[in-house]
Amino acid sequence: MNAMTIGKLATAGGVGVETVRFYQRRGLLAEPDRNGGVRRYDQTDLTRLRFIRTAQGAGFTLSEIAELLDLDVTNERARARKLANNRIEEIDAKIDALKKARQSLRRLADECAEGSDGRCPIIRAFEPD
Amino acid sequence: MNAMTIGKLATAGGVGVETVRFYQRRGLLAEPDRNGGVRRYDQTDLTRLRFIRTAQGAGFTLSEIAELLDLDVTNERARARKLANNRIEEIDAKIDALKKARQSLRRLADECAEGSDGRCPIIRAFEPD
DNA sequence: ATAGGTTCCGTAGTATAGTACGGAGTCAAG
DNA sequence: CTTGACTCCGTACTATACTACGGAACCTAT
Repeated sequence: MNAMTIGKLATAGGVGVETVRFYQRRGLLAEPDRNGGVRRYDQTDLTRLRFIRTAQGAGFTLSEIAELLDLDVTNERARARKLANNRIEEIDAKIDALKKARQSLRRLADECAEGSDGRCPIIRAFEPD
Repeated sequence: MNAMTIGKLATAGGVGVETVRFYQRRGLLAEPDRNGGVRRYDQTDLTRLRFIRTAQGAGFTLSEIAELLDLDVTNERARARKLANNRIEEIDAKIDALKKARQSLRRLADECAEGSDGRCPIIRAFEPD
């Protein structure tokens, strides 16, 4: 699966071509030489692209991802650990918040059941008990 | 705690004054009459503001929140239930993704332990095993 | 009653993360 | 060796959610 064009890379990474180019402008992805013709990308680029998406899913901003990529190259453990641990804390908080939100939504869906005859107080469903 | 000014309301809601005004422009919060003087806000406004923030935490956009608030008034259960259930699914997916991300970060933090002498492969820490 | 902090209001700017466009160049199948 | 799809590049535009600014009006504590 070597030597993809930008379109293949984008598809394989689940993004659009313009997004790949945007990441290149941001310095997140390299721009291989176009030896006379069109740029070709390989597995390494795809791995990197997928990393970017996964890290985004973990809540990192593109700037932070740029830093992570840099740390990866320079092998700066202390900083990397710090970023990771910071984010773990934030992720735990976020998971907690989402669980609470889920509760509220469950309550909303249950109490607003079709056929129930009282009010359907959406705002109240989000109030802490 | 009745009859707050916009500043008190904002503080109580954990946002800035400008944010309150922004929500008013978006139609998410009412703008009480300023009877000659300055607008005064009460507990209802605060509850609503807090609802907005909580719903945001649940992943709703301001537009969706506007819709929820509208549904709350018009008591449209079916639609409200649908929104709630949609979001519950998304929340479950998100929680799952965050747990996976947490795993990766844990791995990153562990493998990049100070004193370890190998590489500190940040990208690899995010690769699916 | 006056000084200093708020509020009011419209308009404008910011950050993040893309998404779109258009014309020229390049590639690959028939 | 043509034709249609894809790539290149710079620039511009979009959406979301704020955040800032400035001058006039208002409110409150001394």
